[in-house]
Formats: sequence, C-alpha cells, structure tokens
Amino acid sequence: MPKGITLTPEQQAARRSEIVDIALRLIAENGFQKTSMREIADLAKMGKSSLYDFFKTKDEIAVYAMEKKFEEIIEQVHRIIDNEPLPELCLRKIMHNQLKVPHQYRTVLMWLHAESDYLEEEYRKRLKTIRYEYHNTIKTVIEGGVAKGVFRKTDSDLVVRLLINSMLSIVYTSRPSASEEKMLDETINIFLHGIMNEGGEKNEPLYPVFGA
Amino acid sequence: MPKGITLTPEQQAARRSEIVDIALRLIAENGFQKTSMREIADLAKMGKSSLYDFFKTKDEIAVYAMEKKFEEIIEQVHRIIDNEPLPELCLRKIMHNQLKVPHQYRTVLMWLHAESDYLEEEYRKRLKTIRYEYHNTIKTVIEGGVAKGVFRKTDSDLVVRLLINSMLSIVYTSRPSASEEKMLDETINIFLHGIMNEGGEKNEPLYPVFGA
DNA sequence: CTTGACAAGCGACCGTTGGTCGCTATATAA
DNA sequence: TTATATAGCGACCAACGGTCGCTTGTCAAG
Repeated sequence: MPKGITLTPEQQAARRSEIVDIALRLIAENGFQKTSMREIADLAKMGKSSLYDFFKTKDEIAVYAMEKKFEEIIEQVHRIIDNEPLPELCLRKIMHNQLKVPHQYRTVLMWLHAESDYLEEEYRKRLKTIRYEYHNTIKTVIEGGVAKGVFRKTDSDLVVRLLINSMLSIVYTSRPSASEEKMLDETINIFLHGIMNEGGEKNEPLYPVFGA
Repeated sequence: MPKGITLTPEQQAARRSEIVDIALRLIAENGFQKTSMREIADLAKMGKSSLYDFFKTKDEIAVYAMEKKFEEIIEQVHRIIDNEPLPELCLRKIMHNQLKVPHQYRTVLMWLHAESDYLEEEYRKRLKTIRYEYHNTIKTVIEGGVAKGVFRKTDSDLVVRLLINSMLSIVYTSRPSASEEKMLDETINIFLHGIMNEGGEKNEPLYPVFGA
C-alpha cells in the first residue's frame, strides 16, 4: 500500500486476512511461541510496528483467526441442521464438516485451547462467545435427538464437549491408526453405540457411513 | 543448602521436586508462558542461574514433571489391571485413577499436549516414550476385552486416544455440567454403550458405578 | 593447621522477544 | 497551496530464557 492513502474497510480486512494466512503458516510450522511478530511482519512485507496497526497483540492474531473460522463453521453447521432431520446422521455430518478445517488452523486451535484461561480478558471473552455458540448449536442436535427418543437421556453438554474434543484426538496425533475419515467414522460409531459387544456374539464392525 | 557442601543424589532429587512443585503452582496460576524462570528461582530462594543447575531449560521442568507423574500413574494402572479382570470395570478404574492427578498438573499437561510437536528433540522423545507407555498399557485392556468378546472389534489405538483425551474435556472445562466424577462416569457409559436409545423406549439412564 | 581441589551458588551479561512511540511521507479536501 | 489525516517505520524499552566465569565455602590430603 502506498503511504498517503486511506484504506477502505475492505482493504483493511483483506490485509488482515493476508496477515492471518502468513501467521497461521508460520505457527503451524514452528509453533506459536517460536513464531515472532518480526517474522510475520517480514513475510507480510511490512515493518513490525505496522503489523501492530492491524492486530493489537500477537494473541489477537490467533483469536481473530479462530473467530473468523468458527463463524464460518457455525454457519455451515446451521445449514447442515436445517437439511438433516436424523440426529445421528446430522452429528456425523457436523463432525465431518469440522474435519475439513485446514491443517494450518490446528496448531493455533490447540494452542488457544491450552492457553485460553490465561489470555487477556477481552480475548477470553471473544473465544468464550464463539465457542459457546458452536457448542450450543451442536447441543440442539443432541437435545433434539433426546426429545425424539433417538438418543437416551444423557448430559448433553458433556456429550458435546466430548465430541468436539475428540476431533483433536483424531486430527492432532503423531500416531494415526487410520485415515482421518475412518477414525472419525469409528469415533462417531463409538459415541452412538459404544464399544460393548451388546448384540451377543456377532461382533461385527458397525457400519461406516462416509468412510471408504 | 550451604555453599561448600556436595549434594547427595537424594538431596538433588529433593531439590528438583521442590522446584517442580513451585513451578507447577505458578504455572497453574498464570500459565506456562507467563511464568518466568526468575519467578520460580525467587520462590525457590535461589538465583536464576542456580535454577539452571537443576533443569537445563524451562521446558524441561514441564517435561520432568509430566514424566514423574506418569511413571507413578502407569505403576498404579498396572496394579489396577492385575486386580480387575472385567475389562469394562478395569477401564472405569483406570480413568478414575487418572482423575486423581492433582489440579496443579493440569495446565502443564495441557500445555505439553499443545506444544509437544515443537519442543526440542530430546524432550519430544521423552514425552513420546512415557505417553506411549501409558497408551499401550491401557490398550492391553481394550484388546483383552475384544479378545474375550466383551468389546466389539474396534480401533483400539483410537479408543485409547479418545479415552485419554476425554479426560481433558472433563477436567479442563470452564463450564462443567456436573461433578468431575459424575461426568467421568457418564463419559465411560458413553464409551461403553453409546448415546443411542437402542433398548427401545425405556430411555433409562445407564448405571453409574462410582458416582454419587 | 594449611592448602588445594571441587562444587554450590550467583551477578552480570547476551540476543531476542512482544510491544510502544513519535516521526516521515504522501494522498486527498479545502 | 495549504492543512489534515493516515499508512508505515526506525529506534527504543522492559522482560524473557539462557550462559559464563567468578566467589564462597567444605572437606580431604599433606
């Protein structure tokens, strides 16, 4: 950008998302701690202090990235819910949707997950808001299923937390036991049916729905 | 310690665990990032550079703490396995055992979980070793259950990862939906039996085993 | 009792970090 | 032409994790 002009809100937003892209790439490669604002600024071809015109702190880059991505995901989840009346299928689709979050986001997501209690008030609030929104959206599916009698009575908040966190076990492992999609299908099988061999001695693997 | 004496290995170990205690307390309170080596040294009543005689880096304090705690836990788990032949009960006991890890460890555990990919080679290896040992110990329970026909055929590595990570959902939430023990019981109910209402219309809550 | 080896402990220092501030340079509005 | 506003930056700051060589005290050997 030339020096004397005034940036339109669109240009500012574009610059911000450009910075986020660069930051996410570096963070995914070297971790959050070891990624410096200088590095990000260099790659974005600006002085470090200019970077601070777009984001007040390093933490804010992570929070902003998470916020934007989750706004997007929540929108998608609402569409899924509107189009899939079967609770168990709806859950599968929601989880498969979350699996599509690009790899670059994973480190930053994990980092926020671990560090969120110790961020500044403002960031903690922003994260809480977006996370609760996602949580509550999925919760409606569980509660809808319970109301219909498809799901048994259970602690729906707990179920949602377990489901969301289980995505991390699938995506964030150094020792995957199958493709991410297969692991996800089996994860949902477990959530729906458990691992007990309750149908007697058949011991058949449960049906996969999306996996190959 | 007076200056001129030579520390016995036991004294060294005691000093190390004293430092770990202080560090864990600070980290649980302020987060890993915001806990400085100076602070730890001050509280341990030594100069910062003396601290580095006991731990090569700040990361090592976290790795060491995790290592020691998990060695202890793994030992306990072996005892549980030896004394509980029923796989599903054995799982419950193992998870309840993990729930007893003191709160101070939780932040550091979470932090290591998030950051482990970006630690120095040595620390990564040490964490991997201890984590795999814990993982594999629990895996024997799953596989034993499958062999007996108590559990259906499943991805045992995945199940173990899901179980261990689910502990984080229980313990590391700002919005608990019940006591930790109740949440844990329900979590294991889900893993064993799922959330589908497969027994028809009864819709009874599943039996808790340890919870009040 | 003296001396020398050794180790606990520390003060001063280093490069790098996240973050701040006031200046410069330029495009637009009057 | 001038005044205003702002994109952008260089220089700076305190605090960080980490290093190094010196001091200080102990014990064992002579």
